[in-house]
Amino acid sequence: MLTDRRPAGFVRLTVDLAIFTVRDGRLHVLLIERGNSPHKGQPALPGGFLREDEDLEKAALRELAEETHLDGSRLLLEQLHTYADLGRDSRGRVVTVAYLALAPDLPVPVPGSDAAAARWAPVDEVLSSRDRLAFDHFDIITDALERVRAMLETTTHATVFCGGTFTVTELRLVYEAVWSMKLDPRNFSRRVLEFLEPVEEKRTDTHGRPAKLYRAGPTRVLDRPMARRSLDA
Amino acid sequence: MLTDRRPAGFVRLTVDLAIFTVRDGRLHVLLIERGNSPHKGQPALPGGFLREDEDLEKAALRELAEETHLDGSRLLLEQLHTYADLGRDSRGRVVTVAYLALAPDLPVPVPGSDAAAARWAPVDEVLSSRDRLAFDHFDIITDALERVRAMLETTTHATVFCGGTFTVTELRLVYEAVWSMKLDPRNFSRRVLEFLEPVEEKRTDTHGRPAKLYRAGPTRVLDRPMARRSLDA
DNA sequence: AAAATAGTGTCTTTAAGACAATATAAA
DNA sequence: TTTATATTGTCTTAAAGACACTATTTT
Repeated sequence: MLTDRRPAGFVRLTVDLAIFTVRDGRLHVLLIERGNSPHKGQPALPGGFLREDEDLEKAALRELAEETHLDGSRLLLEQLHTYADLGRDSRGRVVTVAYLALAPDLPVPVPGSDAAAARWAPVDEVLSSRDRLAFDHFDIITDALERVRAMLETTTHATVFCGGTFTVTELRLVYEAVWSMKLDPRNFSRRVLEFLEPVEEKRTDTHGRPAKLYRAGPTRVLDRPMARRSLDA
Repeated sequence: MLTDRRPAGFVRLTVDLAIFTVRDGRLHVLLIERGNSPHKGQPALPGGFLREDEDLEKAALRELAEETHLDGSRLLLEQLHTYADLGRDSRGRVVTVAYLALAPDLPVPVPGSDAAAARWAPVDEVLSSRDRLAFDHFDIITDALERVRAMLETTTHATVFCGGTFTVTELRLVYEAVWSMKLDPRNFSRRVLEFLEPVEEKRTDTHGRPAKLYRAGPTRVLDRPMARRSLDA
């Protein structure tokens, strides 16, 4: 509750990050364990206060580096939503600008200064255990997931999850993980080859027939959306 | 680097509104003329500082009521983006959360407390005269327009521009105004009748054959996007 | 040769694109 | 009856859905 004499409009501003990756065919989100009060010991999204000399993107990339020791050039960062509900933070009027990031499969993060731990958590597990997240981070992850799913319909950004080069099957597994559905391999392949470029290499370390490798082409935004329709469901 | 003694993260937070309507077949945005410094006398979006006891939506609706004397129940309000670049406001660190609103054709707004004037301005004219808007409101309007155009592809929210009941032609004129293109009447009609409900009335005050009236059905989000393709272009 | 995985052919179905003719009112 | 606007019919074309078979590698 605010009882002081601050002029209207003064708030404390944080930036929180919902960083997604796909590991072992499942969508994961990066969670830290809070090292400080409030919600000490609870899982939360990485984030922190905006500094005087930073814009939002810079703050987001700084937090990202601090929490994951990852250089931001390989990932995709996008502003998600701003959360300002009264009472969302017990310390007073704290507003957060949430960012969404898509990352290729990364090394396990090393906990940073404000975090007692950091780990990749499967999104479905996180969202099926409502009670445990700090602040309104459950809502942020819910909104972020919805945004990621929509991004895969209208853009080629799913390729960011795969890193530099990848096979069509690997890309399909990304879509299947994010959308939680099985896709028809033939129809999927026909569609994504419209925006992929072949690479003169093959995936050698597999069992069966070696797969061709591709990289993302210049297209970022699709003319028409990717079909999001399950085989089974 | 912190150059004053405020704790990290303290900013002043405003809410700005990009309120759109369609009048005379053209998309308009509500602009005020600033009554106070900085940018006194320049056109700007309506908006103002967040108050202690408000969340963002409440502040947006309050600003809307103050500037237009409109009740918010008939319009659609959606958070657009948060702007926090250094130097965007000469008064210091001011961050704004921009909202987007779609409104039916309204009475001419009455200037409120902070505004010397208020008017509906054609969006194309506003965006072709870069220099004149206060703060980064040119960028906000640009982003808002892009969002409105995308909304019309994936949702039925264009009906909000038309008020309660409307003809298919009136709805088509909305799409044509927002997208700046001509659409095929037959194909457009076939598509939108999928989410409209007929009303037992007709438009009587016209010249030619009276048109059937419709209202928006329960669908808000479209399974597949509206085709956004011009006849001429 | 058996197992594992990658890659392709093609028919059907759905919905958009491109047309122009007919219907119903007021003037 | 002329003018103005609304409404509808249908053929063509583009792309998704639904199939199952062939290809290339390792073991």
